Amino acid sequence: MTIFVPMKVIRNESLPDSKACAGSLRNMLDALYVLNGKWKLAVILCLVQSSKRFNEIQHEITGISAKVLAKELKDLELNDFISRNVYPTSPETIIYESTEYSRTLKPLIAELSAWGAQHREKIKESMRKKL
Amino acid sequence: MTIFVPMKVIRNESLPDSKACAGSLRNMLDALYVLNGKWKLAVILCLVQSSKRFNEIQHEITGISAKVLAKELKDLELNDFISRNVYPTSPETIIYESTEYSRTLKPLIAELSAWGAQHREKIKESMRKKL
DNA sequence: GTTACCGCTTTCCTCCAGGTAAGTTGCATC
DNA sequence: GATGCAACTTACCTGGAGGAAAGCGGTAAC
Repeated sequence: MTIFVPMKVIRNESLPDSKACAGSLRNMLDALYVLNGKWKLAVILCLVQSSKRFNEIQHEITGISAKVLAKELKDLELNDFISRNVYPTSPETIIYESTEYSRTLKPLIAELSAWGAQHREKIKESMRKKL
Repeated sequence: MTIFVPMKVIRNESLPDSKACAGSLRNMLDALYVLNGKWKLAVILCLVQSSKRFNEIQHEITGISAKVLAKELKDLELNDFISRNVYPTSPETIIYESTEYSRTLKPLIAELSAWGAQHREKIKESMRKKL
């Protein structure tokens, strides 16, 4: 099979799918901008499953430090992904809870998780072949 | 509405959904590990749309530098997300192309892009309210 | 009154993703 | 033979993400 490759590729800015591509590209970059960092989605997932306290979250997400978790929680609250509820028990009980809006991320999280699972399988497979 | 919050929350390790949660958490973290960085998914999206040359990619993904793009491309090739094809024209033509495997990311990319679009709308909305 | 827990905060430090700018190699065109 | 492009590479630098560890203010149990 021979493939002819033109010497000069004309940059066709007006291609319709080029515009569509640029659009979804921008959308993706916007999404990645809010969901940046190692832990943001993990915290959201954790709280979408059920409301929790600080220590419980830290315990569940192995590896996250108190400092980082505190920062992420503040950030997520500012962006309306979670709410921080203080109950007047003694001592005060603080429960973090996912908002309606964070639940719009459910399909994305499901997709990510599914892909991650399948990817791990693929890696394991390729490891076996190498041995 | 009064909510009674128990003073001590017993950490129930044996809850079934706690395990399921830990599972999808791990899956997600695995996925995020391979897809890390600002540009990886953007490059994949770009190449899933159509095969392209180095300069075309750099032109389409505004803001990415030659150095970073080169690094990402190497990385993505190593992980079997794209292939680098050299055609013996003169001078050589190099075309990057998405692999079968990278196309397994299509639903994820679609989800991300859709969410990003909807998120931008939400932000614009809340901006209008503030003014 | 001392010890422990909860929900953080503070300090300090390290690492590296990623940006800038300039250089390089091999053609090819003028 | 000078200029230019394509595809990178190299060298240098910086911000900020994120880790480790200790501290802190209030409460409460012993």
